[in-house]
Order: sequence, then C-alpha cells, then structure tokens
Amino acid sequence: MTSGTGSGPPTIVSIAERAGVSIASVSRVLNGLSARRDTEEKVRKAAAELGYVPNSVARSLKGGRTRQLTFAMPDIGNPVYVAMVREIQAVAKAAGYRLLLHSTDAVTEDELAVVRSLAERTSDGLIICPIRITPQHVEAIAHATAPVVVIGSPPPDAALDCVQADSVSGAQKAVWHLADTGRRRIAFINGPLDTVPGRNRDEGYRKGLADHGLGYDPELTAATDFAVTAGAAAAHELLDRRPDLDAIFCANDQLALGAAQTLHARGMRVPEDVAVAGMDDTLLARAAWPPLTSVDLGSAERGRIAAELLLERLREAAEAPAERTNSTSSTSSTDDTDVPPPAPRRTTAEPRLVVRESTVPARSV
Amino acid sequence: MTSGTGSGPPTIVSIAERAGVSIASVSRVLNGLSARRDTEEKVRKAAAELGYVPNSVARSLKGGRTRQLTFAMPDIGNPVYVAMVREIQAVAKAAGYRLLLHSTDAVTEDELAVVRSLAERTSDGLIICPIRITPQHVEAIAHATAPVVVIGSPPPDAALDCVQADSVSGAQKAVWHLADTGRRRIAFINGPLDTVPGRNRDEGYRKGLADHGLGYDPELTAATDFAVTAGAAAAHELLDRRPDLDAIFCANDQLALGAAQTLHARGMRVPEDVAVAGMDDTLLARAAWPPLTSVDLGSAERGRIAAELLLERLREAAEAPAERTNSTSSTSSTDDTDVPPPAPRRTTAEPRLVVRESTVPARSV
DNA sequence: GTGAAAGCGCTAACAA
DNA sequence: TTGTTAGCGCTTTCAC
Repeated sequence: MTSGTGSGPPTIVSIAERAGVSIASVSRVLNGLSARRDTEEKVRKAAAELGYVPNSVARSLKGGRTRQLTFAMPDIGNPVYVAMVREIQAVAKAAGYRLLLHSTDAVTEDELAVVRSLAERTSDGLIICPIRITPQHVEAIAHATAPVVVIGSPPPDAALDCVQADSVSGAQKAVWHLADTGRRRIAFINGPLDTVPGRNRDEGYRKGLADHGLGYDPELTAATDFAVTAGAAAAHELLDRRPDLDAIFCANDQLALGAAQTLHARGMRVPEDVAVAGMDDTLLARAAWPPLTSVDLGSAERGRIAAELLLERLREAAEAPAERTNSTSSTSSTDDTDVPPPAPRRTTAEPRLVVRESTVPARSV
Repeated sequence: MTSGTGSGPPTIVSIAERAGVSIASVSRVLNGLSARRDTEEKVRKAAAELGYVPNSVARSLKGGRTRQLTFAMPDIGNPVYVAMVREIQAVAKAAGYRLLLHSTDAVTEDELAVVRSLAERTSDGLIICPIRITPQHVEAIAHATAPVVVIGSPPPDAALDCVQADSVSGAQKAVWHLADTGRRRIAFINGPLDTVPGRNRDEGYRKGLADHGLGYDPELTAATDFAVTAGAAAAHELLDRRPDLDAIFCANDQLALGAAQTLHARGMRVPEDVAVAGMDDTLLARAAWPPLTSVDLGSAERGRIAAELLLERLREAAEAPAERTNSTSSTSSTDDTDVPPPAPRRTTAEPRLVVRESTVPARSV
C-alpha cells in the first residue's frame, strides 16, 4: 500500500522515481560506476534534493560486512585500556570502521559471550583483552566466526593472533635502572602472584637483581592488589621490616603512587632517601609528585598493532573467500568447519623505561 | 546454485530444512511465539545442532532498529569523558544496547558529521558531548533523524535534550569551602576565558568570594590552558605576584596538580601554607599528594542521565510511530518534515564538593 | 548503458 | 498451529 514516496527517509526507490530511472541506475551512479552523463545528473540531483543517505544496515546485509570493529576490555576506567581504546579508535576510524566498545568487567563469561557474539555478525572483527586467558578462551577464539586479535599472552601452544607485553624485561629494565643509579636494597611491591602479569613481573625483578649481582631477599617483596591504597599499605610494611631499603619498584603506577604517599607520610624524601618506580606509564606517573619513573609496556602501541593486525586479517579474508573450493560439490556431509587458518602471528611490544624525578633528582625544575 | 545447506553460517533456512518445517515456524519458535510441542522441539534441536545464531544485521534491517547507541566525545584520553563512557556503557548494556564510540577531537566538523551520520541508521540514538555548541550544532541536532541527547550547555533558546553541569555553583562551592576553612586570599587558576566552562567557573569564583565578603582581585587570578604544566607555570606567576596568597582554586584537577607541584617545588606546604582545590574530581585528585579537594561536576552522573534520557526517547519513539496520522492520504506534497517534537528536557547535575587533604589537614593518616 | 529481478536473513501479515 | 509470501534497502547479475 506504500507508494514509496513521502513515507520515511528517502531510499534508492524514491530517488529512482524522482529521477525517472531504475533503482539499478541509482545504485550505480551512487557507487561511482559508469553511467550516461544525463542519467548521472538526474540521479545526483534527485538524491541531493531528497537528502538521501544510504542505509548502512541494508548495505551490511547485502555486503556481509558491517564496517564495525569491536574492542572488549576489562575496565574502561583503567588508563592502560584507555590508551588502547584511543589508538584502536584512531586506526579504525582511519580505515573507515566504527568502533564498538565492550566492558567485560574482567568476567570470563562476559568475555566468552563477546567472542561468541561475533556470530551475530554485528561486527567484522574483534580485539579482546582478557584478564586471564583460559582454555575456553582459546577454544572460543579459535572457533570464532570472524577474525580475533588478543591483547595479552595466551599459552605458547595456542594458535592465536596476539599482541603481548613483555613485562618480564620491562620489570628487568626498571631494576637495572635502579641499580645503575646506585640503589642496592631494591624492594618490590607486586600485584597478585597468581596472575600472568604478577608472575612475569616477579621474574623480571629477580632477573634484574641477578644481572647486577644483587641477591633476592623475600623480606624486600610484597604481593597485593593493584591499587593505590594497597601500595601505600605494602610500603608501610616493607619499611617497618627493612628501614634500610633505598628503592621501591612497583608493579604498576597505582602501587607506586601509594608507595610514594607512604614515604611522604613518613617524612622520607623521594628520590633522595628512597627511589620509586612504577609500571605502565599512565597519566598518573606524570601527575605524581615527584613525577614517577615508569616502564611503558606499550598499551598504546599494543592497541595500534592489534588494530592494524585485525585490519590485515580482514583484508585477507576479503581477498580469499574461496574457503570451500575443491570440496565435493553438494554432498550433505559438509559439517566440518576446518579451514586452513593463516599462520597466527604473535607480536611483542618492546617496553620502554621513562625516567622521571622519582628515581633521579631533577637538576632544575 | 546454492543449495542452502553447508555454505556459510546457518540461517533460518538451514534450520527449516533440517527440521522439516517452514522458515516462519522457525522464526516463531526462536522468538518464543506459540507453536506445537513437537515443532518447537524439532526447531530447537536443529538450531542447536547447527549452532545457529541470529544475524543481527538482518534483524535490524527488518525491525528498523540496530540496538546500538553512539557516544561522541572530544577526547577519550580525558578522565572526565572516560567517566561518562563508563556510565553510558553500563546503562546501554543493561538495556540491551551496544555502544559505538566516536572520538571527535573536538573538531566541530567531526561532531556535525556524527550527528548527520545518524541518517545512515547505524545507531538508534546519539549522545554527544561537544566542546562548544555552535548554531550549526543546534541546527543539525534539531533535524537529526534519530534522538540526540547533548551533554553540555546549548544556548537557552535551543530546544534540545541536554544534561548540563553547573560549574558556576560548583566553583562557588569550592570557594565557600576555602573561605569557610579560614582562607582569605584565594587565588584562581582558570582555563581559557573564551569557553563556556571558563566563563562559568570565573562567575562562580566571583560569586563565591562575594558571598563571603571577599573582594575580587585580578592579581590573584590567571587564565591559561587546562593542563598540568600550565597550572604549574600559573602558580609560579601568582606566587611571584602575591606571595601572601593562602589558597589556590583551580578550574580543573590538572591545573590543581600543577599548582601543587609548584608549591612543593618552592618548599611550601599543602595545605598548611597554601590550600589547593581542583575541579572534576578525576582519579588524579585521589592520586595527588596530598589528595586534592575537588568539585565533582558529575561526569559519571551526566553520562548516566544522558543515557537514560536517550533510552526514554527511544521508547517514546517506539510507542508513537504515528507521526503521519491525520494527513491527507496520498497527496504528493508531503515533503514537510515537521513533526511535533516532545518537549525538550534540560537536566542539570548538582555539583558535589569532595573534601580531601589538600585543603584540610588530615587528623590521622 | 540500462532495467528487471534475484536475493542478503529476517519478521509479520495473511491464508490455509 | 503452520506455511506462503511480501517486503526491509541495497547490490549485482543477466538480458536487452
């Protein structure tokens, strides 16, 4: 009963009617395909007059692509992830993709749901940053219906595209720096040891000490939550136990901030009495007093790399959609979903030490 | 040539074939409509075996809704916007909507493009947080093809849904607090005066002083950029000019952080010698040493309110799609796009002073 | 170069 | 209750 004109937003049908051509011609002109001069003019004129804007949903349905990417991260309040979002958004935008954001609150079930929801074809690809990577994650990602890039460190045998941080050598670098600047009793406030980051940073700390011939002393270490108050409390503990410590290395900036606050509260000078270093190089590091030396584990870089890798996978998929070639023509037993996957790529972002005044006194402010 | 089975992801057609029913029955069962017991079972079984997941794009095309919301903000690196994103994401998720993120870098052209892109029907509604609201913004938003909620303060005559901050009374509250705690020479480091926030904060500062019988002294004020280093520099200037000042109120936390750093660098104690207060109550405020008193202008709250308002508009639009009723049946002159708009709603988030140790010495730490 | 027509996967009106 | 059918708006053969 709809006449096609006057109801709802303009479509190619409205344009076709107004221009007196077929919808096919409209489509062609609008997509820059060849058309006779006057056809093109009529169509463009009608489209302009009607204020036509193509319906992206219809386009997606036809084309099988949404031009949307999804990024799923644990917590948008965390500056580390914000840095990733920022880069991903920029890369996506530049490539003509929109960015869909998911906050999983680090709940495994949520993360898995996001991966599975790729089957809804709401987005063309996913970048996911899980807090821990379980076998279920690996399984779900391996069977995902669209390209997935993981920001994190899956088990070595997992065949996934991923972008890792190297927190081992990151921690190591921080310890080197502290040792290089004359510190000898370097304490370490770590996060939970039952997490991958926790274990890695511990390893880096030990390596760093060993590299400089410094012994590992359990009394100089603490493991707690990744939070400012936890850092403050841990620092108190350490100082009570070992008042002679001359540096505190922390597994992230928030812990470092807490440690620095404790030092202030106890009337100790940073860095003269005790040097403090953190990790992640968030805006907190720059904001602290004194500004914190910190190890940039490359959040921004990982975000960028992940996005670029994902885009590459999408390009590949677009160029080689001939997955089912060479199979028996129309036998009903085609249930297998085995597709030769492109060799998974593992990239690692190189950590970068950013030296500020919490470890090296400023010459001039 | 496609048989419907075995190629590509399962669709209702594959299910129908496998279950030996029509696609309509499949659709019904899958949407929870009534069906005979065994039909339902057959369908569910087939769907499960095939690992069927509905294609959201096709659904959107049919239903005219994408179940996506867009949030456009100037800079995802800014904690104020991060707080908004967080809340918006939560509200959207709870209501079954996905969140599309746009970073406009505060470029007006980009902002307008986002509003106009609503015509592509990629998302059902938009929350936009423009840095300045121009007449073009008002115009574009008024003619948008989907509901838009503005976070910010459009001109009073603009008929837009919006959620405002009250930075005037926020600044005022901060000054009150400083005066109440005995400060008399309260300096003010503001952002650029040619922005709405800048002007409002200045107004609040003056009002606050007046309320307490304190005179306005231009020598005690500075206007600069919203950045840590700018705050530090401005504080130096103020202290050179007026070494007797006993408080510095700053138009945001970054400026306050910079001011605090300058005070430390000059060997002055916070808050004993000079109290410092900021605005926005970002995580920087809590991270600073001492922790900064700050005025929470309700970023999180504004985000939440905006999202809820937008959802309400969407509900209204869904319930009353009878815009074209009572018009002449099929006259061709139905070009007008005048639709009686629901009365625009203006909400204001109440500022909240958060007192910390940068203005009031801690009793015990 | 252009138009008619066939879908993309789904929902909903209408018949049976 | 169930099946047939007509679209949602678009792109893309395939004839003409």
